[in-house]
Amino acid sequence: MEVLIVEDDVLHRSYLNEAVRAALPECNHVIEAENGKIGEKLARENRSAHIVMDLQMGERNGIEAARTIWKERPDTRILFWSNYSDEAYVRGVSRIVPEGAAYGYVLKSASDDRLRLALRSIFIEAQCVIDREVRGLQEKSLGRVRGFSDSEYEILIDVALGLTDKTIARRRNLSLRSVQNRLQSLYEKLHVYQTSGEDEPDGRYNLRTRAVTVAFLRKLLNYSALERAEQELAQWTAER
Amino acid sequence: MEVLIVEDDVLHRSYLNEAVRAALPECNHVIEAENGKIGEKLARENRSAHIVMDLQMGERNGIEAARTIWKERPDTRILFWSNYSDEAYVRGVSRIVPEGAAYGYVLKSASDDRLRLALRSIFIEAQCVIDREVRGLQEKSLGRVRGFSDSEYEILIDVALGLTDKTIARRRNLSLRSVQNRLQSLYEKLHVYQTSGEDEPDGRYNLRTRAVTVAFLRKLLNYSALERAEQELAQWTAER
DNA sequence: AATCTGCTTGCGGGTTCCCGCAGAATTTGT
DNA sequence: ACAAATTCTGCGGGAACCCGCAAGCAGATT
Repeated sequence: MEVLIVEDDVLHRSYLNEAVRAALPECNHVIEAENGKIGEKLARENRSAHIVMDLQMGERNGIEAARTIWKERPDTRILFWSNYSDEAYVRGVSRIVPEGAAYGYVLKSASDDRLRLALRSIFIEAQCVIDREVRGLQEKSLGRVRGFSDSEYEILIDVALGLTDKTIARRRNLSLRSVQNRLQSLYEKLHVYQTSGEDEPDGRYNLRTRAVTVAFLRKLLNYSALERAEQELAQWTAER
Repeated sequence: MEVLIVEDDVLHRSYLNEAVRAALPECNHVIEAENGKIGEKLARENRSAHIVMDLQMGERNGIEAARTIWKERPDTRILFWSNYSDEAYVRGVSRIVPEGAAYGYVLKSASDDRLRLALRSIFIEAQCVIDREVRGLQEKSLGRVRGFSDSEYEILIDVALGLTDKTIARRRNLSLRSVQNRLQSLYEKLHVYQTSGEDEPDGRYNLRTRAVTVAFLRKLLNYSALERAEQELAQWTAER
């Protein structure tokens, strides 16, 4: 059995290496990659079936890398090991996981034991392991408990990219007014109307930009999500 | 001599602890804090004169913490130790460093030797040490080599916060038109006009929102900068 | 079948944004 | 100190935004 580690921080990488060896005596090879790009390459060359992957790396982030790896071999088992549980990450991951694939999402702040258990569950038992905190987010965002529907999220991204209402309508095949409707419900859910309703009811905010910022502060969006969206946009632009 | 370490990642913290002890034999006490809030508290209690500080922590980020610490004792020597050299961070730091204070900015990717040298230079010799990469950014952003002036940066932040032109004008004591002028130069510098000038010259972008996104992708803005700005805004709102 | 709920679309208007133009105010250079 | 360069400001208009109102069209509920 062989495990591939994709992680850009030196200390975390060697810590992971040790943790993997300790948790999986049946593992005789551990390979390391220092960013997503190299990770993809090594995974392809070694037909890796077991991967521990950091999100948020310089050269190419974990979600991108995981997507191409899963596209080539959907039964690859991947454990995401991340510092944060931003909704943007959680959404990003659950967007790309293939049907029936075994994967996990563990925070770096988890104990050695939690990490060990996750490694064994995923790589040996083919079970999914999602950290409690992350789990909460996942249900909230997908199960729609005061969360955002997929279509709203789509619009949010387009707005964040800086597209015009008209352009969004073209891209998503909607009428202008529908886009604006979705926008309104976004504004409501993000509580963008007046700050804390005190004295002046003036239009202090540019709703559109404000919505993006609030989404950012609430971690509905983050850098890597934007990066990804930007690339998809470029691709769409090229096609038409 | 005593050194305070403020860093939220366990591995990095213990690595730093070791590095400090190795580089500074004259140091007999090493204290650790796991976030900016605790860091401030410990610094106050122990009247720490030597601090190694991470940027980007959960509870309160390094810039915030450093600011309040420097406000209380401006001669404190602080070494910032960060993963990234975002312009937003560099700007944030050089905004708050007091006259004549000794400080440093070293990337986590630097070698053990670089870190050791920086520790000795700052804590013993009271010299400033700025990593090459960071240095480049600093000059570019402050010395205005194709960079942004402070006033433009100010406007950029206000726009990113989602303020209206009118509100920005009030806040910065400018006329409406002046704000819009600054905005125009921002748009130019961020190359927000049409994507790659091909066929359709249509208004694909909402300039305002697009500018914010581009600034984000270029790391002129980042989460902690926004967070900070949001708090300043709240304060300004409270005052009037 | 009838009602309800939710999503979509068109119309119309008030507001804000984006920006060219041109004169006033300020800074800079020599 | 005088001119040049830059920045600030008001005016005006076209475009994009935000959104209430109302009509169409699913699918689910009774």
